[in-house]
Amino acid sequence: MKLFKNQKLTLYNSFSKKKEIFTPIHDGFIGMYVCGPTVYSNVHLGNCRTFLSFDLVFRYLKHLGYKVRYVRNITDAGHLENDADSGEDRIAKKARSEKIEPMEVVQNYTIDFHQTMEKFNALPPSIEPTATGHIIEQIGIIQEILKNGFAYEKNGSVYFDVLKFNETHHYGKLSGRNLEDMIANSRELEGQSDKKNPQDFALWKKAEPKHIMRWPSPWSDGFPGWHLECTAMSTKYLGEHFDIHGGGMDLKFPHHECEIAQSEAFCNQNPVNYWMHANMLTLNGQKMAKSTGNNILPNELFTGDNTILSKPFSPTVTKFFMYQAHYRSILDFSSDALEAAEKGYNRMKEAFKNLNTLPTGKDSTMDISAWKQSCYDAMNDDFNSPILIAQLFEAAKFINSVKDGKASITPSDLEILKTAIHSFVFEVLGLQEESISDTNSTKLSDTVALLINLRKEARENKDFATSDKIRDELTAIGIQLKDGKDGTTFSL
RNA sequence: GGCAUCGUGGCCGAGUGGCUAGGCGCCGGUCUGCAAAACCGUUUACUCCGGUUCGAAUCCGGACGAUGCCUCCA
Repeated sequence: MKLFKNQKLTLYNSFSKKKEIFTPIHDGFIGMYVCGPTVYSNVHLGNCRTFLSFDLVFRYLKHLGYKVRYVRNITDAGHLENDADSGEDRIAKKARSEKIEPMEVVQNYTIDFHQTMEKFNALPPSIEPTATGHIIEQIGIIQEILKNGFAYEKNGSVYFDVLKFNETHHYGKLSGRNLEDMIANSRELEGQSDKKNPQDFALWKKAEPKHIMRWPSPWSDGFPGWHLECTAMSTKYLGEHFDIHGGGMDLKFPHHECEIAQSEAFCNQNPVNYWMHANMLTLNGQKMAKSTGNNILPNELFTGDNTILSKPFSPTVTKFFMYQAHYRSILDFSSDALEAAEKGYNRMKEAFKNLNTLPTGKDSTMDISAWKQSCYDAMNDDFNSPILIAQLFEAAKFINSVKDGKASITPSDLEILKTAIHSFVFEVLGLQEESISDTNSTKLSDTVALLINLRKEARENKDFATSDKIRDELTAIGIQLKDGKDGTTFSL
């Protein structure tokens, strides 16, 4: 029996602006497309939040027993820095400044992206297609859109005719924009654009002579428009109509709006049943962005090599911090918030370690089945990870009480509890225990163990001057001793 | 200017028309040679002004403020 038969998942559809009961097109199967990164520089923490939000979605859907095909693209074709007709593409710019091939830029940052997501213990998508690998498919779609009369060719470029499209379809239905308002508000100083209207967007751009990334097409040597690759790749791997399309909030307009228009112009089919948008991670109250420099890279966070935070933070703690906020809320990043998350996470982790040695009794003083269902209720309610984590803290408190003999649990309930915690912590949240056991850390812990023993002897001899000296000087180095009932442990 | 989202206690951050979020911090307790750690307990709230309602922080209207999008962006 698949879990999804019993668990009623609802999710917020940005298209209808409502929470809806989730029903897949094909029972038991889910097609999900998420817009991936443009690989012209290191992925920053804000980018990571979006992918971690959808990793949670992917993991929970799988946990429920669905067979999920998760497609996330890599944008590796150079797109222009602005909407002007001439200009430089980001990847070519980077290639020139670093004196390498554009494809080396792409390779570099694709690898960086993969390594970073792996550190966060994010699952790889089922298919990770690249824009440059699907030029033929993109050209095919342009031809269809031209044939259907929703695009026009001008000087070797092809543009989507938004006004024409809007006569028979609705452009702006995802973002709530109204074309008349957009036209009224676009008082741009018209240059020498090939576009009929400022709202039109490129399906194919003719490459200027200096443009390095270029492909032949019926119209010119050029490159595809940015919005087109997602239409081409989602259609190819998920079909003309699929279940979930996700991406960052900032892609809602124009990117996702244009995707809908392209699909409808191409096959007269609304492509997506459920649109999901993950909200921004901010720093100093502003959106993290590569261009403004208001961002932090994952590695700067893990190593502590940055001016923003007081200390390094592990990928797991960072992820836990992110999941303590709902994916649709803006989350502000700060040292204080991260430290609070770290302390909470460690406390929870310590409590769960006691699961294996927990004494059992004749009855349970907590309703474990109800608790377990409340975890599902949290996730079923639009992937509400903050509530799930709150429930996990309730379990942690209960476990500590059982350990102290102030509460009890039956053997069968303990099994349910263990399994549920394992499922939610490792499978669903994907919080992985980092095991650093290289030889140096072994030597370090042996050395500290030696000092702990010396201190213990001093204490037994009531030589508190010596014992306190050991403790205080270790503290000064950054090693904290923790005296417990069963001896002394330490933490860095 | 247009579109959208949001405004919760010392901080972070959920949620609901009447009933506990949770985490961190503070404070108190247990433990300790003392402390720290750990564990237990506890405290402060819903931007402002109207309206609907028996009752609203939660619904509606307005004001103020914040953020995102309207150009590449997760």
